[in-house]
Amino acid sequence: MGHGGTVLTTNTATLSNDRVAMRVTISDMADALGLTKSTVSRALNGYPDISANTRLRVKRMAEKLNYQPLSHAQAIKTGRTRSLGLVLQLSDHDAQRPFLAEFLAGVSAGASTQDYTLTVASADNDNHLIETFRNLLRDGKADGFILPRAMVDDLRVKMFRDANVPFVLYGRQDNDTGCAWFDVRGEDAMHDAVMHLAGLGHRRIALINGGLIYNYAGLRRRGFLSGMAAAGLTSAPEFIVEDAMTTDDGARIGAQLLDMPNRPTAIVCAVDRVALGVYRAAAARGLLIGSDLSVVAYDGIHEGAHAQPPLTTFAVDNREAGHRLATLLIRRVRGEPPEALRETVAATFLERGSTGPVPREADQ
Amino acid sequence: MGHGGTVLTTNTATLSNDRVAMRVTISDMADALGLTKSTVSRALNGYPDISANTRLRVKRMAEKLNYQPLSHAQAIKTGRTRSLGLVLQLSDHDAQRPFLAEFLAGVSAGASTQDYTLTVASADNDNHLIETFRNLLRDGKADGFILPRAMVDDLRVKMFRDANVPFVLYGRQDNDTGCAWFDVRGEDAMHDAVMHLAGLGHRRIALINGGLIYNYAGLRRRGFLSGMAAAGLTSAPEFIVEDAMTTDDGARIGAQLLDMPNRPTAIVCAVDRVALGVYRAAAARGLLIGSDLSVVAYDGIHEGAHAQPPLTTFAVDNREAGHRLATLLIRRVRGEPPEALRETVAATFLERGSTGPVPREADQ
DNA sequence: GTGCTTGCCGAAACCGGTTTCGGAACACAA
DNA sequence: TTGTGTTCCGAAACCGGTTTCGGCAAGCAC
Repeated sequence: MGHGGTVLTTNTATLSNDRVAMRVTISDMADALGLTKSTVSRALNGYPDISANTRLRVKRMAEKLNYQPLSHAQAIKTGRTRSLGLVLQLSDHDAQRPFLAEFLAGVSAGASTQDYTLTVASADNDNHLIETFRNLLRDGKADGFILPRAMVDDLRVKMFRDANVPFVLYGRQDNDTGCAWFDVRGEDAMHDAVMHLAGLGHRRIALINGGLIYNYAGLRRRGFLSGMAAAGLTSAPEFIVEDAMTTDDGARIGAQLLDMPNRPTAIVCAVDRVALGVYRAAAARGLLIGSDLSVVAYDGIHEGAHAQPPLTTFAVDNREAGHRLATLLIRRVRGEPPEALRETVAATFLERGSTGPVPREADQ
Repeated sequence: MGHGGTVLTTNTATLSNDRVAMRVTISDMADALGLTKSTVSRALNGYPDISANTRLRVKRMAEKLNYQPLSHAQAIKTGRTRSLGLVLQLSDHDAQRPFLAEFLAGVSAGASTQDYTLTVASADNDNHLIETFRNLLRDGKADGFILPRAMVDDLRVKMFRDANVPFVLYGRQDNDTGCAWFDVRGEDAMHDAVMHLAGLGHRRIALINGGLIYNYAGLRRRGFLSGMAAAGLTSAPEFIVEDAMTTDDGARIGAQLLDMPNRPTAIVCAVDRVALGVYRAAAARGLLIGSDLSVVAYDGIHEGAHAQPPLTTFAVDNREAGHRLATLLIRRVRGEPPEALRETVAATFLERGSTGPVPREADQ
């Protein structure tokens, strides 16, 4: 019998006749080929004791019947579910919020190209985080994890390194043993931001750096400093402020910087939202962004493009990042060594309206 | 043998000794109890042919050993994975972005209380959407789906209703057969918004409604109209503008309304972001929000609280919504009829700075 | 004591895969 | 011809559960 009567629903707009279109199993494959299911299985999994000829026949038939092994059926023997794990940490304030949709879309798209799926969980504190990871692992809900927002002192990395669980970071890590990652080179962006401003004649350039618990902050500070050095400028310590994450932080610190006797003519922000706070501080002081004060930031959030003036920034493609992270993690799960799984890309500079030549009166 | 040598890692901070802490299986349970695994299984699943006594023993032992059946092992027989599906539609512009983190946190939290997990996928167009749903179903990656953003003419509802796949809507549906849902009563919010404004003396009240493809738009319009009626006011047709979703839309339509010869003294926006656009239009015309022009909106986005003046709005708790949706879907998956699974809650009114008494000169 | 339920559990098949093991078929050398 | 490898596949066990089926023992009526 088998699927003699099954109507092809492949290209209709419906989901199925009854609940789920009758799946084709490995036994169906075996029957159709006149082989046993063990042979079919080994053929598909690349065992060497299968002749090239039958391997080809099997693969063709799989194509034809659109056979796809049931991941949780294989999981019961292999332990792997073809599923990637992602745990959202709510303690992240609203930091990752705007990125999330794009990022998730990228991850799930990357996963699905290799027939993996994405399992999402959330945790609101560190204890809950550990428990969540453990449950997902124990129940085989994830073969490995994507760890967004690499931190300087990252509990997750410690755990997974010890437990030998596959993972990949969004961000980097100083102690890099066992770490695979994808990251955008924020340090290069900060460097280039300074060079851009210096090219416009700015000499008094300040940095408002991001959250110090995150690994990126150190990198971006170094990038800023190397840019200053490359431009032949000295950076006053009071012109470097750390640990700003929100628009309110930006407004507060921006005010502080702009009220200095010898205020900066340009401010580099490690985070777009902070730059929008600087906008507020500038507006409150009657300073025109783009002429009285130049601002360059980093992230490429939507609001930046609609600010007045539009924010000059280094944009990050979070969709792409998610996509790369997914494929890296899959390779990691399949056994590639972490050292081979490290990628970084440059951010894209978007020159918009918030930067301009240094104002006359501030010129030297 | 068994687990004699297993170290209890339960309350240490590590994940496990080697990869995954040795799971306790149903056979371990059977051995420990002197029963067969079939008995253990039936005891846990509430079969009537197990004595109350043994059922209790089994459950106690499960508690003691922290036994939790492997979901994908049961899935191979039962077809259910204890996993909820959520497909993000990217065509939704950036509409759902700010909500997403909170929403996901709620869903996954709700799911995990019942030992369910959340599988997230994404699709960028309708064809891809159908294919994504079908793959998830075919491979048993989800037992049912949460459908965010109910639309007036909702393809997903049609498909799942026909295919008899469990689903639950975030939002409602006119043709409600087979539909379970959770929703916030936006219509009541619009009604109350009008009443609030009318109480402040406003008579010329406009509505900028949201995206017409979504089901909520009709509801909110009706709520606005019923509020106007209840306040004894008549609503001029030119004071009702539909289909605004973005801040830019708000700025454009706001300008249009404010340039009318007999402009509205208050504007109700179905969406917070649109209200922020109205802020821009008002600022460009030198109108002070909260005195020259009152604005009430809906959603409770973060930016609204930080706008100048802070936006008066009806806040939606998306985390809670996600949580409720998850539990509703689980009940649906377990067989409860959809009609019994419908919940709505009220939005919370946040009176902030964007509303005030009608200005004198506009008074009648 | 016999017969018939009823309550309760074990035995075994099953789900859809993977993996080990053994042996048939063939080639080749002695 | 026999012996010795290879090559390649089938048979069967297994993974961790669920579910059907059958039967033992106790209870009850007669």
